[in-house]
Amino acid sequence: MAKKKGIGHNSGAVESKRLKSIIERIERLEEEKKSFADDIKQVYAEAKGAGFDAPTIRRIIRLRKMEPEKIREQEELLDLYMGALGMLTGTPLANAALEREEQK
Amino acid sequence: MAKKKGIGHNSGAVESKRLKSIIERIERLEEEKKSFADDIKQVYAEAKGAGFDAPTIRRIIRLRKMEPEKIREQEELLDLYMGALGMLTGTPLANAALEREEQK
Amino acid sequence: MAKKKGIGHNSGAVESKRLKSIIERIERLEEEKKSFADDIKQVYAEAKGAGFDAPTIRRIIRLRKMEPEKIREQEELLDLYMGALGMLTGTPLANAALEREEQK
Amino acid sequence: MAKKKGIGHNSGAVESKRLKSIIERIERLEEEKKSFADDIKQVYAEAKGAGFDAPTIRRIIRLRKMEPEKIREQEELLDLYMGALGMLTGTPLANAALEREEQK
DNA sequence: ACTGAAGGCTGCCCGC
DNA sequence: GCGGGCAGCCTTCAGT
Repeated sequence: MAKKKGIGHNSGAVESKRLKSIIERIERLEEEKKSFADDIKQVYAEAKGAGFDAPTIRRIIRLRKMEPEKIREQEELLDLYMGALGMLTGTPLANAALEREEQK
Repeated sequence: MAKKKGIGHNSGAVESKRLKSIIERIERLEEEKKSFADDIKQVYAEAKGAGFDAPTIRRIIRLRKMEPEKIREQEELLDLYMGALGMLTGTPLANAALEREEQK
Repeated sequence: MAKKKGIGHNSGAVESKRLKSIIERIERLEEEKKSFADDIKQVYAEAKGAGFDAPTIRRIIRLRKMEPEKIREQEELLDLYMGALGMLTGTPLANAALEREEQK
Repeated sequence: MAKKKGIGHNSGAVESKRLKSIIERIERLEEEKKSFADDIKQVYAEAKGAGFDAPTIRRIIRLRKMEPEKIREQEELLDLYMGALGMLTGTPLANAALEREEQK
């Protein structure tokens, strides 16, 4: 049977209460969530005011969430593909990669 | 002068502390935010389990955030354009709109 | 066996060509895609210039992509839930819905 | 004066044609756009079949779209901030950065 | 079938 | 005040 998505008759009042509760809980939680989102935004604003670069901060936070092993793998794959494409010349990243290869 | 985004020499330690503080605060706040996001997801799951349709719930929450006047305007524009396109036939929304027009 | 994602030794040149081809093809296709995206944006700009409301146009396009039956279902669910929440009063949508209910 | 978004009386037919044209043009363009999106997806599938890592390919394409100078700046800032946070130890990226610093 | 990522769209914010 | 760029939300798709 297909999932009922309507509200069965005779149980209207009950279901209605349930729905109301669900919606109000979500709204409450979204408010809280938004509050933290606003706080975060504020910290970024402060960072910017102090002369820091927001995109870089975001990137660091992303990196800190990842396992070091994962990061390493990704960088290696990137270097490998970049090398295959002849894109490893002149950039710091490139040079570092070239050096690494030489050591192997 | 271009905005400094680097970290001035001789103030390394100070700036470093500041940066560290900023990043840790953001991480803390993001954790909190995620916690609420997870809660929200859970409520949607509960709603689904109870037979409610999540997309419709989302839509209702969106509508409740909007001013009634805004909603009305949007529905009217939609009806107007639909009418101009000859798309107002057979649907409940359409019929209701046609009736409204007649009364004017 | 784990998926190899590196490039096997001794086949470097071949794989390299293959990778290069893949990337260039994607880039070419993305250019084309972007070109159409830009065109679309331009038409919306023109629409706006002619006094039309872009969000409503988007909504109509979305609706035209959907099967009428799907649309009807969604509207019904919305009405049903709104009714359960006591939100069906005073809005055109609401009134139309109420009328529909009465006819059943 | 507020922007008219409705359709002026007495010009209904004309405006209607215009709206219809706009919508149909957008729909046509979106079809084309989707067609290229599908092609792109297919190339990624082929790449995967050949053993390449899609996320890395995406990353390379992103990098190739950016100006080299921009990339360099970003990497430098990242290294700088990472250094300030004491996160530059053990990773290839880190080591390369440390070496660079020493040379200055 | 569901969960997690990628892309597209929308609303916001900054800079012009 | 407007347009462009950026972040969040939502939807779709691949993976399990």
